[in-house]
Amino acid sequence: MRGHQVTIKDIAKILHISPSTVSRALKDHPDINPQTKKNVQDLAKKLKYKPNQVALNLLQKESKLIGVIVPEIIHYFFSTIISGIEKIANESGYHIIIAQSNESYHKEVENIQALLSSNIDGFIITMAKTTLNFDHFKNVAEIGVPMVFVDRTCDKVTADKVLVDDFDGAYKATKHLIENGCKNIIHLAGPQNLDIGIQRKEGFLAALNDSNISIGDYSIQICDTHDHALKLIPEVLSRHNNIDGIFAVNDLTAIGAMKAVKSINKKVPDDIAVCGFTNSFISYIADPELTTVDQKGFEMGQHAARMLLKRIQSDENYGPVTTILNTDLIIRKSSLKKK
Amino acid sequence: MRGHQVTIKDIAKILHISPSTVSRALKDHPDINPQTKKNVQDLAKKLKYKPNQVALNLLQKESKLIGVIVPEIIHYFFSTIISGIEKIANESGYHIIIAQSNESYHKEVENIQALLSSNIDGFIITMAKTTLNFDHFKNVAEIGVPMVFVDRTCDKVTADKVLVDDFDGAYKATKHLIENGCKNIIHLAGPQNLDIGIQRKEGFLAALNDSNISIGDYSIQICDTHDHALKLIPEVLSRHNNIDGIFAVNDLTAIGAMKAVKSINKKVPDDIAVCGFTNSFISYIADPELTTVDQKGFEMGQHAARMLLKRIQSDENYGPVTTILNTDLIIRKSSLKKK
DNA sequence: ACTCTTTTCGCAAACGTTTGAAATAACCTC
DNA sequence: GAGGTTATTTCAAACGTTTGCGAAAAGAGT
Repeated sequence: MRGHQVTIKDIAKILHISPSTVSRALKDHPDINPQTKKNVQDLAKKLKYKPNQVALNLLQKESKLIGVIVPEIIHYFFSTIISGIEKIANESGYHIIIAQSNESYHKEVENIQALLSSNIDGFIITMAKTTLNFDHFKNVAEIGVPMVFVDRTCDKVTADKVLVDDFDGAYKATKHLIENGCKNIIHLAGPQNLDIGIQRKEGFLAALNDSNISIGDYSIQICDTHDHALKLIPEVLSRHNNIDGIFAVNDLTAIGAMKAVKSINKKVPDDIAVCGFTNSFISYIADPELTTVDQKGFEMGQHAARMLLKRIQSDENYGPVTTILNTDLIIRKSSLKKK
Repeated sequence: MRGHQVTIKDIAKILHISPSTVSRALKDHPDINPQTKKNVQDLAKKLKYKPNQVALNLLQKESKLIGVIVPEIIHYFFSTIISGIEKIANESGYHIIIAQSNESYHKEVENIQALLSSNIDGFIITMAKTTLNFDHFKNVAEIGVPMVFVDRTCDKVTADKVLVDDFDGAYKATKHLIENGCKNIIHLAGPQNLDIGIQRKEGFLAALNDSNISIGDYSIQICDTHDHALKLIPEVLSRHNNIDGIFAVNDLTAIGAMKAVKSINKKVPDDIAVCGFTNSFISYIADPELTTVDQKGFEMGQHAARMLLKRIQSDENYGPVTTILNTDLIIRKSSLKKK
C-alpha cells in the first residue's frame, strides 16, 4: 500500500541527531548550529520531507479545515457560495470540507457531528429548509467552534451571519413589476420558517402596499420549486385569470412558472410578467431571459469565509456580527411588457 | 476560544480509572467488568463524548478524507459527480475535501500538494483542460496514494479511471441527427489534448463516415464554450449556409449555438438541428429543450468513489482498472425536424 | 584553575487514542 | 497453602510534531 512518507524522525535517525533538533533546524531556530541546519535542510529537501498535517492538528488543535454544509451543491447559488468561500480560505492556507444536507434536517445533524469530530476549525452553514430544531447548532456554539450562517439564518442561534437584503431585493423586484404595468401580482413564497422566506414575502407585500395595490387571499402561494410551480400556476390562473405578474422566491420556481404560463398559452411577459430571485445561470438561459434579483452568492461566500477566519484567528470573544449585502435587480425580458 | 471537547482522559479522570480501560469499555471489549463498562458508557453518553478523529488518523495513518479536485463546481456536470462521490463516501464514513483547479494547471498542482500533506486517503480527479504535464500525478502514484480519474483521463498516468463511452455517445447523437434529416452537420469540438475531446470527435466522424456523408474542412470547429459558440456560429453559418445540424461537445456550447442560430433568424430545429452532450440541468430549461447525451455524472461519481475505496481498503496491488459507462441519448425538441 | 556565559543539543511531555503485555487481585484446586 | 487459572485493570509505547527546560561542552574572563 502506501509508501512511508518521510518524517522528522527519519531525518533525525539518518543524521544521528534528535528529532527536536531537526524540528528546530527546519524552522531556522537560532539555537541551532548553522552547519547542522544546513545538513538538515538539505536532506529534508532531498527526501521531499513534508510536515505531517495530522500530527500538527493534534498538537495545535487546529486543522486548517473549514466545514461547509449546504443543502445541495448542484444548485448554482450554493456552488457560487462555495467558490467564494474556497477562494478566501485558500488564500489563508485553509481547505474546505463540503457536506450536503440535501435539505434534510437529519443529514444536517449527522454532518455537523461528523465534521466536529474531524476537528474542523469552523463551520459555514446554509441551513436545510426542513430544519426547525436548532440544538445541533447550539451545541456547536457551546463547544466554541466558530460558525457563520449564510443566506438562510435563524434568530435562535448566536452566530455570525451573512445575508442579502432580501426584503429590499423583493421590494425592488415587486416595484419593478408594478412600474411595468402589473396590477395583480402573486408571490410564490418560500417556507415561512426561514428568514429569507419571510423577508422576501414582506418586501413583496410592502411594495404592493406602498403602491396601494390590494392583496387577495391568493396573493401569497407557498411554492418554491420548479415542479410545484409547474403544477400550481395553471390551477391558480384558472381561478384568478386577471393575474398579470408573478414574483417567485427563486429562479427555478420562476422558470417553472414561466413554463406553466406558456403551457396554457399565455405569454411572458405581455400577459404575465415574471421575476425571479437569485440570478442563477439558468436565468440567463431561460426564454425569455429572466428578470431576477442578483443574490451575489460569490460575494456572500467570500464574506462568510472572511468573517469565519477572523473569528478563528481572534482571541477576543466579540459579539455576533451580521453582514447584509445589497442586491441588484437584473432586468431582462421576462418582466418588460409592451406598453 | 474553543471549549474543551470531552476526551477519554476526561472520562478516565472522573471515574478514577485509566484511559485504556475507558477505551476498551467504549468498544465493548470482553476484558472489562460489566459494571465498569456501564459506568463508562453512561458517562460518555452524558458528556457527549465523540472520539477525536485527528488522533485516530495519526495512529492509524488514515484520515477518512478523500480529496476531490475538479475544474469548477459551478458546472452542473461536476457537481453531480461530486454528489455521487459524496454519497458513496459518506456511506463508508468518509468525507470529501473539494478543491477547484479553475481549469488551471498550476492551481491543480498546488491543490495536490496541499491535500497530500493533509494525509488524504486518496484522490478523485478531473483534470484541468490546460494540464499537459503529468508529473504531479506521477508523484502521487509514487508515494502510493490511490487515485481515480473521472471523465477526463490521460494515458500517461497509471491509475484507475472511470469514463463514459464518449465515442459511442457522439456516434449515437450524430446518427440521430442524420436520421432526422441532417445532411451537413458540424461538430463543435473540445480541446484535442483531452481524451474526451478526441473521442467525441471520432464518434462524430465515424457516424458521418458510416452514413457516407462527406466531411468538409469546416466540419470540425474547436469550440467548447457558450460564449465562443455565440461568436463563432454566425461566422461559420455565413460562410456555409447549408449547414443543417450542430453537434456540440457539451450542453452549454450547444445552447450558445442555439442562441446564435436564433439570433440570425434561423430556426432550431427546422433549419438547424442541435444536439449537446452532458444532459445538464440547462438542457431541460433551454428553449427548445435540448437533445443531448446523458453523461451520467452521478453514476460516474459513485463508481469513482467505489473504485477508490476498494483500492484504499485493499492490501493487494492489483493493476489499474478502467470503468466505462454507457451513455444514453436523451431526445428532446432541439433535434426533431418536421419531416 | 575556577566560575560564568554562550552555544548547541537532547529529554520529556504533550495532543487523544489504541493495544500488546504486564500487573494485580481474586478465586479455585488438590 | 503452593500452584494455577481467571478476571480485571494499568503500563507503556506508538503515531509525528513542537517546545520549555535542562545539560553538556566550549570558550571567556579573572
